[in-house]
Amino acid sequence: MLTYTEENYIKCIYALSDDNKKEVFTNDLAEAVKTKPASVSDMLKRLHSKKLINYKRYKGVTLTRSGKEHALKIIRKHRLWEVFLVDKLKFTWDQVHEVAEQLEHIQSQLLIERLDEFLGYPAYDPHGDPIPSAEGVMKIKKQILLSEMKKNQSGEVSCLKDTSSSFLQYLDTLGIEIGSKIKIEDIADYDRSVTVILNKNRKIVISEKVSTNIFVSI
Amino acid sequence: MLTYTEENYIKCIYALSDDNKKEVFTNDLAEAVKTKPASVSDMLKRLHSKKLINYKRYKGVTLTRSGKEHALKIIRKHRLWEVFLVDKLKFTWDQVHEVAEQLEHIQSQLLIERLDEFLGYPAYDPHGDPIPSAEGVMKIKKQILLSEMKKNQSGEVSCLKDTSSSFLQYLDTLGIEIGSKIKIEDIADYDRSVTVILNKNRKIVISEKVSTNIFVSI
DNA sequence: AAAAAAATTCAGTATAACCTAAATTTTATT
DNA sequence: AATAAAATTTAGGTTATACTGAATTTTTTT
Repeated sequence: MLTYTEENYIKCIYALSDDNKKEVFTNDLAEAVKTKPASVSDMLKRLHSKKLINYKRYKGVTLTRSGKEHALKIIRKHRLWEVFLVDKLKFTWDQVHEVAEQLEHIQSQLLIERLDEFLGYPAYDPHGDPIPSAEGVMKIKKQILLSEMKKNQSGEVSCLKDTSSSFLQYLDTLGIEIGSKIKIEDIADYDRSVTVILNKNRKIVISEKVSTNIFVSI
Repeated sequence: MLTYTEENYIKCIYALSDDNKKEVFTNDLAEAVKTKPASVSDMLKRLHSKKLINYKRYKGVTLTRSGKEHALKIIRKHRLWEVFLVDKLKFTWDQVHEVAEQLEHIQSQLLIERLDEFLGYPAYDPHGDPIPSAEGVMKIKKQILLSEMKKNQSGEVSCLKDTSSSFLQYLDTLGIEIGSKIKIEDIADYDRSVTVILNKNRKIVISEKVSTNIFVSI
């Protein structure tokens, strides 16, 4: 059984490791869990002794099989709760994160199975991120950045790179949400801004800063 | 902001004090929070310094106004989550408690307001206990023990004194639940067992041990 | 290869929550 | 009122978590 803090570390290591493909370094982890590198070193020793991470001093860490299983369970819970908050309790994108951070630590197998069923076994959370199955498998859609799309190409907004409140709120004002249909009408050479037909009925212009933070499934 | 443990102490003090009408003593509290009296003394000093309890050494404690407000908020959250688990996720009576104990500590005003709305502003939890409003007010029904009812008297099962798993499961086999209609057909002098008409269509016999653990609203 | 910079660890401190054992206070009994 | 019993608190110590600042190790740059 992991403590609240141990779970947060495991989750952050998974997130920073890009699905456990790269080592994660102490300083980056310290920033992610909002603590000091010295505290991280303490914790890494503990996680190592619990066989959750592969750890050689100064060499960065990766998750063991057991560690990755834990990480995926936490992510599963986090994302299911986000679906619940948005679909059932009418939370907006930018309100869910803080609460889901707490709910993801509730310990109950039955609860999460029943919640999954109650929500209709969703495959993606409100940000478009895939929800791992109970066995730790995620469905991944083929997706590219909006900024990488070509003229006349179509797709559907599937996921966001930047999930800050300010970005989410700005997308709201543009009328863009997960699932929005998109077709590229034009790309300006001058500033790489993109003219887009949204849901087949509205024309909007998107700056490069925005287009590099939206993933589209094609 | 209270810690997880402080919240548990406050909740237990409220429960043991009978709506803050009696002092609560260290040994009883130690048993309730499953720790030693010495640890309770430590904690009482902390709660006193945070102005949550009225505390004079050796004299037992009561909650201050602030302490009682905290207690009612926790109880409100606990009972709303119980309604959610039973009504929406199909938990049985005996499965809800452990999970609600965790969920009651989630910190989010918005979450609990929205949950209340989503559940249709319930006044009672699945055990029949009243749910405090956001302002800390509870609706209380006139209720007596089934064992105190007279022959031919009618009522509705409203609340349980014993909430152990074994009791809840036994009630399930009898077909008794919160809201069941009850009419007393006969009371045996010999062992105080009660013959009851359940929901106007079934006749069952209830032992004294069971009848003294069921509250009925009349 | 030496020096500088970056990353990491070590040593010591703080707080929350708990423990045991001993001392103190209150309550009950003679 | 004195004594015994029960309840409670104090004293002193432990463990988990996470902090700061100093020392060490690794990496990068010259």
